Amino acid sequence: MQSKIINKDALKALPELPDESIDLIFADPPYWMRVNGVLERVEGTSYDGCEDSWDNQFSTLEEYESFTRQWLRECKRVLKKDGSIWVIGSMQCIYTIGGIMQQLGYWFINDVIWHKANPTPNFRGTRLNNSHETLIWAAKSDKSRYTFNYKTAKELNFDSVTFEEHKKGVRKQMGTVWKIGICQGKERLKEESGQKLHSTQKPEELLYRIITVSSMPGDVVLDPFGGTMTTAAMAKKSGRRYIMIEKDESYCRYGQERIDNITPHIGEIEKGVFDVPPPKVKFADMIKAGYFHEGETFYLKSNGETAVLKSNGKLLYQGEEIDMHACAARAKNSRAKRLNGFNYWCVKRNGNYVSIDEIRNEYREKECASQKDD
Amino acid sequence: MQSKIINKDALKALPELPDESIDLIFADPPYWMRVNGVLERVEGTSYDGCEDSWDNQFSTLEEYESFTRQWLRECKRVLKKDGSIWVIGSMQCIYTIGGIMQQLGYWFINDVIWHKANPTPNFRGTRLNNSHETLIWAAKSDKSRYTFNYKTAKELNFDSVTFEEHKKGVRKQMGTVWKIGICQGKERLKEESGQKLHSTQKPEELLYRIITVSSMPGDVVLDPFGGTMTTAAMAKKSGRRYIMIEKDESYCRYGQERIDNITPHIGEIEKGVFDVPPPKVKFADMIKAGYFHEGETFYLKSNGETAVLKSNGKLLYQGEEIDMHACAARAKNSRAKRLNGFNYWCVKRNGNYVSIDEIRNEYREKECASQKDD
DNA sequence: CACCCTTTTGAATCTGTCT
DNA sequence: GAGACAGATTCAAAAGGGT
Repeated sequence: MQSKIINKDALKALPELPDESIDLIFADPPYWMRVNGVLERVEGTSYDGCEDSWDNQFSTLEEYESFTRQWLRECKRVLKKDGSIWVIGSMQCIYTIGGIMQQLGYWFINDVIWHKANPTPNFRGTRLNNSHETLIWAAKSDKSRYTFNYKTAKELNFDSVTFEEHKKGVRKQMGTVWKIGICQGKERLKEESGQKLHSTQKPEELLYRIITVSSMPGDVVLDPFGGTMTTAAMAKKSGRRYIMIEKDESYCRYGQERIDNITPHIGEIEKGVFDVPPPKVKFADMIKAGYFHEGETFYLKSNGETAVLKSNGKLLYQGEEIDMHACAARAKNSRAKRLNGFNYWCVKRNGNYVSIDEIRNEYREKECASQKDD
Repeated sequence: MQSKIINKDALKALPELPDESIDLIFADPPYWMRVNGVLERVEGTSYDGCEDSWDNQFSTLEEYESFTRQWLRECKRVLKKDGSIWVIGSMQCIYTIGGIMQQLGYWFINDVIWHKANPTPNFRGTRLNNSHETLIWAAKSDKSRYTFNYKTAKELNFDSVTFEEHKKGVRKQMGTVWKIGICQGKERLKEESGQKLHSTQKPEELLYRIITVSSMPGDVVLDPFGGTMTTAAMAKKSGRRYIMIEKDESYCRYGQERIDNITPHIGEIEKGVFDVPPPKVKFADMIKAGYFHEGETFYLKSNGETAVLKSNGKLLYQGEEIDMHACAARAKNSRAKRLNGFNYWCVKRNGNYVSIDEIRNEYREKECASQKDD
């Protein structure tokens, strides 16, 4: 499918998309803020938060629920079976949305908190300063094998790893609370008048994370409420395709210009190389190819226990023939039934202990070159 | 109403409580996690999260929705018209709960993120490390004048203010993302065997914040799913009354002992003194009492503009008799129609400029002593 | 008592592929 | 679809023990 902007209402455009054609959806639906009139700052300047007719088009909760159910049902239809969807919302709408998603059979992977580094203060002091928005990340069903670039996410995680630690090679699991600043400055699209074009433009960093963590290059990303086209901009930048739906003609115009100015940069993060699994290797094949010899001794790194290799790839340990992984667990006296043997066993080469994982890497480089290029 | 523990099922006990009798509810319902089998750590130990049969009592989403609707409807009934409710949940349940709350007419004040300082990691790398839970804070209706101790919250806010800054007097609005560690160590209740008593005991700090920020001393706090009685413990500690519902007899027993060991500490935070408004003062009364004199000159702090006091409390400025607050705005050339005149006007006393706000404070101390003790 | 090292543990929708 | 089996996967805090 070709990347494109569709200048139509979401409920008109979605039904025209084919079944199971989309890898990833990002949706930033109308929030239904229920604010009327103008909120005034104490100093007298009015606060231009979100007074779009966009957000106030619903007069009852039932209407909003019905609208939500319609677009979410269409999104489920167009999603590939292993595809996933992100929906962003605030307190006013995300619970209604999430409840309906579960009723429709979406399978939640995570909910993610966008913790705003620089939230708008609460001028009235009538409640807690609203400093986050919520994203729901869901698969099409509980059977989905959704894309999650676990190690890429670790590379991108600066929420629980400082820059200094990251430089030194520290990597930790990415969590569900993301601290990201709101969209402002040069990133924020302005009209000729200097007025901001869109009242809730999302930060590029947010979309960049979402796209690189939950899709692969070439994937098709759909955004049914395109707005300023942040999703398309980040999709193009990271080598994904995009389908953007947006009913406002002027958003489409400004957005197209924005996209045209993007130069793709497809590096390691964008390719997801950290998550491309190395070719699988059968232990028996490595023995056949002469990388290990029947009868040679295997040494356990940590405690010096030894075992003897059999021709079928199993190990002889204390008189028993055991699978290498189970044997590692046994010899290490672990409570686990199995450990990854490649992480524990060594052999002797030229008088030095060498990890069998290193030997597997050699084997991969020499024997699996063709597979790697697939 | 007397503080008490009711050893019954929530759906049995709630209907027996009188209408509009509760100031604050904290509810920690079953999350219905839908966990299957045993999750093992690499070392072979099994992760003991929540295998509670209580959590697994539902077989369909409809059943869970029905249960949720029932207890939430009862909670709304027993809540006073200006009362509010907190509900905690995770991704598996909070959207269902929130959606139903809106259908029942609850009015959302905030949703709050409990950002766990030390979350359970994801052992398998299958998704983002789940590092938060969500709380919904809602009023009984959009007409409610719920309790929110705004300044007390500022005192308690260490999420966006460091301890050093706080010591220097820096106070910032409390936000909706709260970083609090999970309950572990000595705080965690254990059985005689040393086993944890309850699989999901909540940290005291979380309940302490909730209670001090959204209730006042003497208020009645209800917890329909009492568990280890953390809510009661923090309610007693901060001088609130409590009604705890818990069907498990052993939780009630251990919980009662826990509560008995609590000594109330009712200091400034617990009393909410930062939020108790000072007695209202009529400007005309201060003139009558001789704190200001007809015809004396009022000076604007910032730019030296002057006005003259009339006996009715208004100011003569550029030939016009204007209300003191509007006059401050006019004299300061502000875009606002009114400013708080007490923050801007000065008079001369013994040759020095003195803020009229200071004089109001003197007046309060001397003339409103009796009111203050109310 | 301070410091260091080891062990334990926490509301979790926690594997993929081939036979 | 069930079962076998190969192989990949964790972080912070508190307690406890040793020096």
